[in-house]
Amino acid sequence: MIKRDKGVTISQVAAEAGVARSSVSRAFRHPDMLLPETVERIMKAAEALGYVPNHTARALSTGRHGNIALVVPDIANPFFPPLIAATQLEADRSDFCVFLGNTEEKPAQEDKLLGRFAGQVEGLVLASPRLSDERILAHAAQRPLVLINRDIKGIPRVLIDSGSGVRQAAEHLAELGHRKIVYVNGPHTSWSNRERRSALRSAARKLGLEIVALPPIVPTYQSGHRTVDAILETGATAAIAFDDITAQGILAGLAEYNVAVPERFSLIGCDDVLGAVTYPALTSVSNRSAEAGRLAVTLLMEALQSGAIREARYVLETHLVIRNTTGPAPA
Amino acid sequence: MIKRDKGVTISQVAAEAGVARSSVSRAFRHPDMLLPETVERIMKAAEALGYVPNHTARALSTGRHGNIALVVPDIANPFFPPLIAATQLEADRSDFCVFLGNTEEKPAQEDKLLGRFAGQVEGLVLASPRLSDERILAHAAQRPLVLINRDIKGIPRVLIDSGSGVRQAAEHLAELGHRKIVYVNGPHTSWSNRERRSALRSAARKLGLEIVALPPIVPTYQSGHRTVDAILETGATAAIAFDDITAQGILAGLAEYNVAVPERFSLIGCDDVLGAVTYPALTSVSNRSAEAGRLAVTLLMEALQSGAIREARYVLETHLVIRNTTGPAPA
DNA sequence: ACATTCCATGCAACCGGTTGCATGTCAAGC
DNA sequence: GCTTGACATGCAACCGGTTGCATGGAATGT
Repeated sequence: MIKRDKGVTISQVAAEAGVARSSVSRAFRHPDMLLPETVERIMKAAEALGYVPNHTARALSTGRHGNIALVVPDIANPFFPPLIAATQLEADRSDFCVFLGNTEEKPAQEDKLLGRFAGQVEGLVLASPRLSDERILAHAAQRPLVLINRDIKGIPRVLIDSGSGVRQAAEHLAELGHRKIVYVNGPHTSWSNRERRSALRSAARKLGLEIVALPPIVPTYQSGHRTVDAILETGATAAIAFDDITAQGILAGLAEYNVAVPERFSLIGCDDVLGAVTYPALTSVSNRSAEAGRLAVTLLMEALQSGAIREARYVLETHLVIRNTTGPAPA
Repeated sequence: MIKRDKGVTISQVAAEAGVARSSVSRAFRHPDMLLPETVERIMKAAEALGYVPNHTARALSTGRHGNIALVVPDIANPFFPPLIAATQLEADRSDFCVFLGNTEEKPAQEDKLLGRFAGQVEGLVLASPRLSDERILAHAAQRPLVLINRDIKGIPRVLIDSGSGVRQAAEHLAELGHRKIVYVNGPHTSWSNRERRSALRSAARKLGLEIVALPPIVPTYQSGHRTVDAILETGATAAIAFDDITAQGILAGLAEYNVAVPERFSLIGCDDVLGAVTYPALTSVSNRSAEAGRLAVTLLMEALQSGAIREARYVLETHLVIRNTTGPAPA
């Protein structure tokens, strides 16, 4: 059986070192206020007793917890892990801990988690939130909040502009001779989805392409797989999917119908999270999720430093990565 | 510019409701101690002021933070996201928040994060830790800790027994006529790796197979890719890789050498995280990471409830999932 | 030698809740 | 009608730090 140590407090260190509690506190927080020899004596006592400052107590009296929360809709979506890792690494540089919230694409869960985190974080990063503007603004009123892939005025935000990549995708398909293209919508509350769809629509207008948009879906392999019937019914020769995971499901579905890719049908994903691992390797729009995570934390830290929320809107451009799921339109 | 509300405190609610601070506290924590009408009056006042109990203050006086930390070596490794999601979901059922730590496979980072979390969590879950037994025991002495895929006596642990699946893999290869098999080691501090290697060794002995083990590597696509030369030099006809990510890198490397899989070489991964997305679809040993995460949290919550650490060692069996990267040994 | 300034340290209040114990009230019991 | 007990509520200490202000001794100035 393992015995648990109970915490050593500042008072015990003070007694051991023969000073007041405040001096111990200062030895750790503002050593320059004390004589070097006093600091040393206190440190030695602290060391001997194995003293570690109590984070909670400090947070209570200073109001600074040294924590932030990161909320994502779906950890299992490979778009997010690099973003999470980057967020964490950046937070770590400022000695912050990161709470992670996974909302399973559910706005209610998102709201609930935000409430739970509220009391113990200094700031929040919301990645691809599915929550309403109204609720997000309400949370932003409580404490600093930075958005990723959601464009709400007044709230600092980092936007991965998949529009630029999607435009390139449309041009690429047009050059290959495709005339009718399906867009497989993602979640209707997703900013990225709206962005992709409208970029596609406007590019299509310029290029003289016809776009057929399919109803919104939750972006999963299964959902993608299920849309294949609808895609083929349209008679289009190419599709752009909301993301790579959906595209992967579509690819599998097409294979089951023996629709050769790219000979009979071209397919493009978004987020480029699968690298070259599908077969055929998926043509996709690049993502910059790690950069977005890093930048979001930087903005948040700035806000915490300055105490003021600076209106900011950073846009990260993307591009098309051409692989093997796109080819000339069938004759 | 957004204005930040400052918190409403228990004292303000007390004043508003015309009661003592303690009554407000009780109205929230032990409503049965108060007259129903008093509770109602307090609740109404709280509601009106928008009072939310301060998590930090509560944690300070009760010593219960309602937080746990989950530490993983690499979020980007698809083995972990399902585990993380399950952990979180299970923690959520007990109204706990989850800190996430990503250690990038570095023991030092792991140690540092554990220290940072220490003050503000009630318990820890360490998934596939790369830290020394000694350090882990030291952390376990501070507060409840549950291990996943690490077998240290005295600490509750959940082990995914890839041994059972690896044995099946060896049998499968033996049946296909392979006689010499490469094992591509993962991190040498990984319990799973030792488990897989020794399961393979003992199965090989029984089946009369020859095993060649390659030096330990950090399990990434790139590392796998780099081992291909060494694999081919052995003259083996099949390989079992520490995990699917490594296997995926190997698969790519083999393709570059025009080594046909499975015609000229058979390959098996572990953790089954890629589903059928590689080409050819990877034969792999199943994983039960989500179950492991869920179970670990359950154990942790039990420990927190009872206040005692129950020695426990749960083993989850695995099996071989046969797909298309394994075939008869070349003549 | 005395007034002034400076600075290291201590004192005590405070952060926002929680909880053991004291108090006061009211109803039941004798 | 007075004691007893139950019970609702208040008081105040406490959790473990932080920090503005007070204090006192040494260094500086005249």
